[in-house]
Amino acid sequence: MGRPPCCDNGVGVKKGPWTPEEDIILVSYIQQHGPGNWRSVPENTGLMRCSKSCRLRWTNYLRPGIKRGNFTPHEEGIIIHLQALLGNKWAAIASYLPQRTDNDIKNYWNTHLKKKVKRLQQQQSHPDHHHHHHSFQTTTSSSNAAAAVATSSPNYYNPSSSNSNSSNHLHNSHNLESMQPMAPSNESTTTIPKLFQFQTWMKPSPATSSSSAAAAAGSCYKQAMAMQELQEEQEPASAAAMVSSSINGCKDHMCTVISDDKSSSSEMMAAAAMAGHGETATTTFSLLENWLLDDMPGQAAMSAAMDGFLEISAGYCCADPIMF
DNA sequence: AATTCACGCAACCGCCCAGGC
DNA sequence: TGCCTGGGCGGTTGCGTGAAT
Repeated sequence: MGRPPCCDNGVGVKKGPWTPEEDIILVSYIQQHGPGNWRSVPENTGLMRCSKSCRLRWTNYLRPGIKRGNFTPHEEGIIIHLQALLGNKWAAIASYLPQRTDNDIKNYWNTHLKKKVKRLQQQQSHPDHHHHHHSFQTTTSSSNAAAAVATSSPNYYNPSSSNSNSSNHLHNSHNLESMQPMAPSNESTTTIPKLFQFQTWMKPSPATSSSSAAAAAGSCYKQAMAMQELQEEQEPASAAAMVSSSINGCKDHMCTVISDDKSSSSEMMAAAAMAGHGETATTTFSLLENWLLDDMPGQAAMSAAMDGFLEISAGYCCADPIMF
């Protein structure tokens, strides 16, 4: 007999989709207190949500640095391969894709990749009936094949190793040794609390275009400030690696708001100016501008960091035609 | 134009585990 | 040592949306 759900004892506990107002309350609270001690969140914020719901909303949606949108072929390759190696250990797989949540990966697997792999398996079992497509799918083998390689090659996968976050750890004598879970890294753990000091990460309300633009601009201004501070304090490369996920998330967020709301850049700037501290707004605007134009100092390093990671995975995935 | 169907995704549920007492 | 609690994870559900009929 399992424990009763944490929400059963709550009278009037709200369920269902979160409203922008609830998001703001939650983000504001976490901004002040940091994530953790979820039990106290509904008590202290007045949110009519159970602690689990708050934690899930944060980790799966509100947390900074979450990349939304389509998965790249590289990401697909990573997921397919890690799923073959680790099974449905979505949290472990997500640790290799720090911009994606385990929930996202799980959903993407269930809705896309599972079918894709199944098709490939069918093609493999009936090779005469299908052409050989030149795409990601063609360079990927079935999960069974990947797993077979994984388990037959001691250099490839060492099941005896482990880390604190994941029960499994990948090892590769060539390039996979640099492909380690990123979530528990020192960098991310030191960065995230720092970002919390600055970020107001608000999901824009579709109903209020100008206010959502202002909210987005304000939150991204604060992110830019955090990024600036990090770049001043640390080596650019590590700072870039630290905030890259946050940057991309914010950038996506901004682009979404801009495209959705059709706000002018001046409106965004004005909103950001109101949200931030005036004396540094100009500096940060240029950061923001450059960033939106993909020309920010450090952005290249950030992109390179992520690309490097993906290239590792790509090389890892594509170098051997049997694999990907 | 109305209805049905399929799909994607956010959120919930139930279980497990670790830490505190 | 055993119980309790909070946090985490994987599986599943249900709703919204767009495509198809």
